[in-house]
Amino acid sequence: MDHMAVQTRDGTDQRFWNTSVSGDLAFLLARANSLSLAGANAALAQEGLKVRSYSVLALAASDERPTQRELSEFLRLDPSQIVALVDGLQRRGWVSREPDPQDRRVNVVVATDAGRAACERAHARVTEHQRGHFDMLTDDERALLTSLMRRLAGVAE
Amino acid sequence: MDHMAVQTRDGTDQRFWNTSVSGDLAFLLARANSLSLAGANAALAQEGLKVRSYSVLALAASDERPTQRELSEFLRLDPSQIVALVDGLQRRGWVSREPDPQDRRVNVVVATDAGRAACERAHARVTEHQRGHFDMLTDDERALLTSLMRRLAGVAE
DNA sequence: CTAAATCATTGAAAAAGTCAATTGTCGTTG
DNA sequence: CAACGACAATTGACTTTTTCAATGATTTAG
Repeated sequence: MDHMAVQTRDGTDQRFWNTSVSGDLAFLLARANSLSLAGANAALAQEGLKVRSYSVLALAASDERPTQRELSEFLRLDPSQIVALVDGLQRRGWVSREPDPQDRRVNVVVATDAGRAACERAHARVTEHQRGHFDMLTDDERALLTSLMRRLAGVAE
Repeated sequence: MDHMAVQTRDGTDQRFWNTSVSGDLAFLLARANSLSLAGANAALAQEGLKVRSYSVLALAASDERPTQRELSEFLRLDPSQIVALVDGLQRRGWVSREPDPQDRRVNVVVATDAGRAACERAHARVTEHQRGHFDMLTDDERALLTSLMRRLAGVAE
């Protein structure tokens, strides 16, 4: 789990926040992401998932019927990694590969009922666990941050 | 009968941004960080650095005289990774390990003159790149985002 | 003085990322 | 139709990154 023996009087790492990195948006982004990712992975571990596999499962549980190629592009992962992730989820009976009758090269990855249930449990866990991470912000701040992040993340408006 | 949602071979991942992930701050954070990281690494590659090694170099070039242990905690990296990073920088003559006379177990990592020069060049490169990356935001938005990110990154106020 | 704890280091194992080659299928063109 | 190039999924090889346990040197506590 997380060990946080960091606070203490003079704050060991407090003094590093005065260096050039602390004003660096990319560095802050990296650190915030690292914390968020660690928390999410810890929460998802209870359901036997990680952020990667959860992302695939969540997309498979949507109505969008993603192909593996689309998952690869959207998640910015190598196609071979999608194979491994889908294999793992399929082994647990959470997703299935549906051949597309219109193009038999492609597999559509769809969540099973068990997969949807697992996805909901995982979603509950991850939102619960990250409430603690993001509730230092007010609702307004969070909404604003989300909109800013959408632009940085390259979401088409 | 036949749904025509599948032939979006051009707009590709557009439709996935309507799924639950798009409202997920952690997911947006991961995506934004991934883009920012890739850009920063590309910029730093011109100086033979990556974000990891640049972070170590920048901290070594500060006045804070970090120990390897402190670098490990602040950068959230395993101590063994710090060893490898410092090895690499030391091999190029950019940092040196100074034994602490008060505690001979610890090494203080300090930048050499050449290291400081390299750090400045790298800093120029990375800020130049980030100007391009973050200029989709106004100055106000960027300042606001930085302040929000500082809180998310766990910077003590 | 002894015992426990800490720092840097090493090495090994697991996970993640990259890349080229293969197979089956599609679309097009001669 | 048959052949060709393009594409989706898969496999395998390979490199890098991450994670963890063990060690030697040193400090701190008892």
